[in-house]
Amino acid sequence: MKESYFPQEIEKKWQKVWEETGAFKTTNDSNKPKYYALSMFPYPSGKLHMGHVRNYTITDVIARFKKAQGYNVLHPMGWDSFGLPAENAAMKHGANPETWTDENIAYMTKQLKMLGLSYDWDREVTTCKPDYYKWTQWLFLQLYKKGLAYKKEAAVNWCEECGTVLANEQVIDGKCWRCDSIVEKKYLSQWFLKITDYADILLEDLNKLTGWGDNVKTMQANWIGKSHGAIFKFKVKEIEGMEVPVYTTRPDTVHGITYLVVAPEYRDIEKLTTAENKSAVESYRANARKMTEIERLSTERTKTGVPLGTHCINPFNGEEFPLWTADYALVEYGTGAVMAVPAHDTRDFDFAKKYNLPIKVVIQNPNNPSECKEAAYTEPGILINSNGFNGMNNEEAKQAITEKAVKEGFGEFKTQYRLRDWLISRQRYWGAPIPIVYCEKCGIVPVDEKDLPVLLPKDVDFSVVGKSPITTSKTFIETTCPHCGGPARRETDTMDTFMCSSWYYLRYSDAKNTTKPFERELVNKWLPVDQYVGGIEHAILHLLYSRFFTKALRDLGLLDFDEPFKNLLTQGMVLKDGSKMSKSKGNTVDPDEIFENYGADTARLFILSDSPPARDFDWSDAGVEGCYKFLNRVWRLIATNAEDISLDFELPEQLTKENDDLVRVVNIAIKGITNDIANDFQFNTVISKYRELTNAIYDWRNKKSELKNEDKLVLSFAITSLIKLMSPVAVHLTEEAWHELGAKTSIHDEAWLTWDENLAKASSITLVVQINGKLKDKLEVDEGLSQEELQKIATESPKIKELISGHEIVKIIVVPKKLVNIVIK
RNA sequence: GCUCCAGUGGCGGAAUCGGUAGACGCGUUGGACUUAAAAUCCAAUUGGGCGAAUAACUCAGUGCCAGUUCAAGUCUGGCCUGGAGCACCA
Repeated sequence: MKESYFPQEIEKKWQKVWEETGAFKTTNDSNKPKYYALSMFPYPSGKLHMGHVRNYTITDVIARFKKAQGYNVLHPMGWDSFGLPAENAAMKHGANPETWTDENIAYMTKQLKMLGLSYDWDREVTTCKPDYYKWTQWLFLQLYKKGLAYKKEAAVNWCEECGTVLANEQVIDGKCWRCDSIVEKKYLSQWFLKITDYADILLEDLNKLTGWGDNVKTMQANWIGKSHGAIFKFKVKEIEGMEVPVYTTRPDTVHGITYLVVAPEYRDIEKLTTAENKSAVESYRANARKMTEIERLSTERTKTGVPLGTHCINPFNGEEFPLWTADYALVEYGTGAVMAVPAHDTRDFDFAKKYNLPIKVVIQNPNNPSECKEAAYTEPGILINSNGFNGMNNEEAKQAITEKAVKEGFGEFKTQYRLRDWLISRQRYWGAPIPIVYCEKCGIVPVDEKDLPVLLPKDVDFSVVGKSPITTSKTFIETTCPHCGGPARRETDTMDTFMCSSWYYLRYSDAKNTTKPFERELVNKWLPVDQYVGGIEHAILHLLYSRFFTKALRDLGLLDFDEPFKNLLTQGMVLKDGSKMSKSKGNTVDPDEIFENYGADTARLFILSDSPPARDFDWSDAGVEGCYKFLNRVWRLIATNAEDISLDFELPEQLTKENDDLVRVVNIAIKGITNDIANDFQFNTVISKYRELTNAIYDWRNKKSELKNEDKLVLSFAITSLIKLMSPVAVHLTEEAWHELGAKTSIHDEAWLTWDENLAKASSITLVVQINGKLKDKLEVDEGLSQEELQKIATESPKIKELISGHEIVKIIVVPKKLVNIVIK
């Protein structure tokens, strides 16, 4: 065996062997239990970055570990390959998005193979290929038939830079998630998916996801934003038969209404405006339209508004109050109108102060029972000035007051969600075309399923500005109506790429199917995903959409489970010098360079070594160097002892009983490493245990000048165990070493190791002796001693004897096998 | 403002149940080997006190302040700081 470790040679060699022998292919028929390990698939942006390396290494180690434990493992990979960067690159370089994407996929595939990832490439999925997007379109049609896909005119988020609309989830702080430019509101007719139909169950089922972190679940719960309240309808005094409904979570404060606000975009606002107020209201609305979302939503800005001139009547007490419009009311939420109770709502209070509107207290503030001058009182309390409800606790009053409104016909209980429907139209080329045609006679007509896929046209001009390149195609737009056969026009919008990524994990179960998106039996066999690994940035977007898709497809009868991802690991970011690696900061590290200089095994080991997977990981060149040295050290250990190691050894019984320390150390390592992986995949401590074991073997070996036969057996046991334990991480090194030692089969086909509980602990116990809870002495004692014996040993230790002499012993606590605490005065 | 997460040496981090705080590594310092360097190996490395130094001893110490307990990094209450998410959502 060579004395030196040459990762570049070894790695290429084994990657080739694994590929040729189909080492990582998964079969559907196996009587082993299934395990589905999945990384979030990448966008083929050009090259892998360290975030990818971290993500895929984590999942790969999990997949290999589970395979060794006897599971039939599905570990696939694919490409989230539709999207704007391809189109932008095409426009910039005059190339074609497809060519650009294919080249990137080819390069990144090569990189993934260099990392030694155990994918079953036969199940590769590429969302921009017709054999995939045919089924994305097919699923859209099923959703459409079920009434879950619909078109409507609405105020939508428009990114001028990207030239397309965006879903709410893709607007971050009023800016586009992709290009960071300011998002505007536009009124457009667009396609939506009715995710709001599932709002309640998406929230409810978060409870089932015990394998998800609370952070992700709370983010989703906040995003869905469920609140309980009531709708009240107020008659307009000046207009016969007209009512303004409001949504409130504080029906208990209804007697304290002193005005009412409608959003500037409120649909009946013109009717509600008197002739005198018309011009003021018009200019206020025009101004609101001009403002960006960011300006409008800024909480620092003082509230503004103008009166409409009309009034409403409060049916609870007959009081009249004026109608205003103000942009702190949002047209998309609730009814677009707010009942204002300045005494008990901070925003209403600010507004009332500014415009001198009355403030009427209806919930008693214990510190200031009848006035409200400084700030709104928003805490619970007892009702006053509320007719028949005076003296009632406000929580009860919510119920009682709404019940009264229901009974008298001017109100109802209402549950409201913050979640809006998912806007899926995009005015871009590089996406799956929405399979819809518009016919003058028949209107909106879905494409016939047998005519799928609706292929992306090739005859497009990517240099056009201000419209989607797809609209330049001469062959695409004009078509015939599937219904009447007459002339019709194709939908030119494509689907949000998140549509494609909302079901890819299902397709892996049956990636080659040409007659349906997946066979029901296979999808039910493999799903749900047992372990999903990816970035926290998808906490809402992709993970919420996928949960919705799964539930919708279950309701369509395509599958029989209701949550797609049983366990979720959100890996932390890869940092360099304390900030996220990014091209703009210039602190990126190119994986290719690491592969070339140190090899993939070093990269894999290092990316797992320093931080637990969920936490951020700080990249350091010294750390890489350290891992490379460690692998060299492991290699030398094996190489220098190769002649004394046999693979088909058997430990004689007396060795397993007679306390050979190294045998114990190995058992401790097997137990510790197995438990660390089982316990939230703590790979950082797994790796520290590799080092401890390696150090222990070196120490043991250095103490022996000559090896007896028995010693050789122990050494063989220790080294082969080390090789197997390290095999999920250092995949190439361990395979090479295994074969160098004479193996004919792969280390990766060997079963995971088990340990002997009796040997997985030290031969003696360190008894800790404390006085008043402070460590005073340590004693080596036998394991089996009774509490009385331990107490005797502790109190008779010379050190302790001296310390307690002259003191009164109050109490002695003995923890078996661990410690004795003597309490003295 | 609301919600969630985190805070431990010079640094990354470790510590099933409340029971030896600082595993393992990085860095640093010293040494061995070498003509020299690289590589490798060995040793020290929380802070303070006493010490020429070593050893021994001793006090303090897991963001802060209280509490529970024989015993708190770990449990409870109240803060502080940092990060993330949401946010005029009525």
